[in-house]
Amino acid sequence: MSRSHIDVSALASEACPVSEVLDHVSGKWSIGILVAAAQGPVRFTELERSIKGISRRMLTLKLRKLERDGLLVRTVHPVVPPKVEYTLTEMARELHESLLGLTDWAKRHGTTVAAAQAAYDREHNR
Amino acid sequence: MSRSHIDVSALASEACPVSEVLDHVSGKWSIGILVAAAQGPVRFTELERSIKGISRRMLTLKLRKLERDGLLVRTVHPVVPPKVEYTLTEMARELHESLLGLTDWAKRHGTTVAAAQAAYDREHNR
DNA sequence: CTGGATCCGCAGAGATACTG
DNA sequence: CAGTATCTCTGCGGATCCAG
Repeated sequence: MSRSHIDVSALASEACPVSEVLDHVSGKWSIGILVAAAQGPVRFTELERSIKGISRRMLTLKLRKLERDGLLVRTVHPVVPPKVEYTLTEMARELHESLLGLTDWAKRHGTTVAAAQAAYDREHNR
Repeated sequence: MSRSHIDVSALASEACPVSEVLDHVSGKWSIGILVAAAQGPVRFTELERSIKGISRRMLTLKLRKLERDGLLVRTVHPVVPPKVEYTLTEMARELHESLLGLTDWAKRHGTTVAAAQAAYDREHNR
């Protein structure tokens, strides 16, 4: 079949889980949380401080979402003051590996992208 | 130095291009477009049909964005009716490779994630 | 065929204050 | 320390109409 018959339907629809991965990974913060938690068990406040700019609300929401997706394990230590640690599951660690491919790409082409944007703007705006 | 001093600041802030990659890749449609265009030059209408559910507006916006980022090349053929083709740049093709890692992960763990969500919901809502 | 322009609703995300 | 509860604002994204 010729390349006119590209079938992305399986990608964009429910059939293919690709879009859903991005749903987990997408959003401003999920990736940051994943990467931060990849180093080992992390406490709530550590995350809050590490990920500059995130609000408590967003951190909580994203944490819950990742936990629900089975990417994060939430461990509550029954002590005072409260101590909660978040750890990546094995599955999430694999995801983190794949993510590394993206971060690597970003490092290699970050400046090129910026340049492309500048060029585009120069050509279209003024 | 203990792992208390995780520094994701360089990731969440402007310094690290990781967040920005996700900015390009994130959003409901960018990935789909990238994957669809990876097979070769694609026309606007082909994309519109391939990516089920996308609106014309969104397709245009995302296309512009990807073009601006230097990931897509837009070629206008001066004929009637108009014919425009979109092609991935070399840079984008590399990105597409990395994306494959993600899609692979998704295929391997898609069901597991779904199960985790179901379990989580059972335990919390019911 | 390939868009641009406009209107509008909704979810994501920030700020702030309160609690076990 | 680790959240929860509101309240609000912004921007994404859909629908529709217009145009080269």
